[in-house]
Amino acid sequence: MNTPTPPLSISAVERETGLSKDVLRKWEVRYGFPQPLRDAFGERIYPPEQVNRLRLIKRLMDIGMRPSKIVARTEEELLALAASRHVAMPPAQEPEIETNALEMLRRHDPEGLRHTLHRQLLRQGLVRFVQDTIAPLNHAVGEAWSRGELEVYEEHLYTEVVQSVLRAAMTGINDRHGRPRVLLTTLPEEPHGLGILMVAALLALEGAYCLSLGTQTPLEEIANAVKAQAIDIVVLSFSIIYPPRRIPPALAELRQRLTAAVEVWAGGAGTARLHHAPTGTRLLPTLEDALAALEDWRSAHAALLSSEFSAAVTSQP
Amino acid sequence: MNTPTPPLSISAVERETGLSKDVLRKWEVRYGFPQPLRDAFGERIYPPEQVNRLRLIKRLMDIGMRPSKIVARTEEELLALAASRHVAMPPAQEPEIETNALEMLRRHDPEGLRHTLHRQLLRQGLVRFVQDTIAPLNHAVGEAWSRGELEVYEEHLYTEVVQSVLRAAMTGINDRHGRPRVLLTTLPEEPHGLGILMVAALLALEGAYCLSLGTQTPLEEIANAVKAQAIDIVVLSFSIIYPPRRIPPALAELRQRLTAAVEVWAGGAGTARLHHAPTGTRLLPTLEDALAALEDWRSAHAALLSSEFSAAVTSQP
DNA sequence: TTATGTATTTGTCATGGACAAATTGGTTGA
DNA sequence: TCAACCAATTTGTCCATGACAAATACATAA
Repeated sequence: MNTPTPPLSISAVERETGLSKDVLRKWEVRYGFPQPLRDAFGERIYPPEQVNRLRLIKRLMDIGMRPSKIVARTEEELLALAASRHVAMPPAQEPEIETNALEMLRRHDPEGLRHTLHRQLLRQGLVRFVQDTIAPLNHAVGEAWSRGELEVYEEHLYTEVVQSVLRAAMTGINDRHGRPRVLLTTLPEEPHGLGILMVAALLALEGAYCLSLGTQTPLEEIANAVKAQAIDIVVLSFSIIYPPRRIPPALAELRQRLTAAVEVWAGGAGTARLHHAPTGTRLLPTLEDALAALEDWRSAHAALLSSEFSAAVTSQP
Repeated sequence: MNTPTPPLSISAVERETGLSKDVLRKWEVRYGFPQPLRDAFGERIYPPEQVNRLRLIKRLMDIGMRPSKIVARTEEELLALAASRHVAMPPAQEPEIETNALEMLRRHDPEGLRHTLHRQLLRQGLVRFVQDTIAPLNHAVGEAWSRGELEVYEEHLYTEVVQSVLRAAMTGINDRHGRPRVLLTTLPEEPHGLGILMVAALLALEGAYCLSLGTQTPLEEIANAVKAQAIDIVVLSFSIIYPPRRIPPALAELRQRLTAAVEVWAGGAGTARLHHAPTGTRLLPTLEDALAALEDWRSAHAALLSSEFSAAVTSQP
């Protein structure tokens, strides 16, 4: 059916696996893998099997394994490792909706998934839907993906469906005069935008004004937007694929670029492994934390808000 | 107000400007710019002014200028160049909605923009809205951005608003039994997803089944999805920022990975500058081309579709 | 057990050279 | 005048190797 997959150049492999060229070359020397062939001009070309194995390695590294322990392993060993990570949940405990959704994804039935989710949304209401359905489902999808049970495109599909359901649900509930004014986005290396959508849904429902910039906004532009939009809180989302070591410096840098009055929150699975947030920033490993943080902000600013309000009222003729 | 922006490392500059480390180092040698300072370890650190100038240069390169002509220029010269690109349209000719929308963006009024667009959508209907409002508006926004009149984040904001309006309009019109079955996405280096959304709206309205994988799907995964979803047509979108030289090889590679029965279409502003499509692929520089291509596909497959239909009918007991 | 210090691992950066692919500009012929 | 061709130049990407800070693992003392 398909033409056999052709070998890839080093930059193609960087794109497909997310491993930088430097890393690919270093591993070759240090661990003896990958071992790309060379083309007529001496440049590395990676056969598809090696690219697959690299993908697998990347997945395992994303869940905390170290290169020295896995890069030199055979594909079988890697698969075994990936499988052993999965602690099966008793089927009775795994919510039915979750099993159903994964099943639909595997059966390539995006429309069915959309309908199921939409029905669930109507049943539960937006808050519980986000917290009790989408969040665990995200986790389950991420887990399944890291075990190699889902293709990348199936994950894309999942994202699209959830996004369309959530966006549809959110239309109209965002109050442009709501406070606080929250800016949500991700940094340039983070393409996953589901997290910000979920948080936006929760916060908007609580009366905050949520402004999403989508994904991959440069720091400087975030700072510009904060200034122009009179933002109170910036929420960044980091998925599991974001290099954890880069999160604190990135947060610190953003922190430094903003006035002290603007809060910086970081959420998403990528922040769960972090111990300390840089000073002046706040970690929100779970969605509950986001709501709690909103509470805190409100009580801290209660006096200010009401004085602002009375000022606005008294200034009216 | 803000802490003065700190100098950036080479990888931070790569992230912020989209210029690779290799390119940054080579320009330093070849053109004498940038001229980063060095930190205590001898590593390059780029002052914010140089990063800004690099952004400006990148913009000019995206519209076709060559490094040797611009990299060594002063910021003033660059700004003059950028300004001179703008051939002012007689205000009378520029549709009011366009001026309004740009104005709202500059005034940082996303909600106003959303309302205006939504009203316009109801007035025009989806097809004309996409073709006559969103498409020229996209162009105007892109132009304004390339002249430096819009910030990156303002463009993000624009994208978010248009996306939410289009997605809302599309709910329910996608028929899962429609033909052809169209897969829409972008390649890994292309983050702009508006194009596929616009095409999806048009095609779905014409009765095609549109499956969007969102942005940045690896080639291999596109091939997987095509197989699993019994796709008839793959539509890729390339914005102006995608390196034009990489489009033909990418299309050719995708073409090679799919069976001949699956068509490959490429649309978006990035394809306008291309002369020839690789054999077996089709270029759709404008939205009209997409509709025309759909017509062509339908007439080419008319016989097949009806025989398929009758087969399905007769196979029913 | 918890701290603390040392060793190792690992990603990123630097340098400088090579070259293919793309672009430019000039020349020739219809 | 235009198109097609060729040579010179430009430009991005790749290679090899070495260096080193930061992160992590490990062992030892409190």
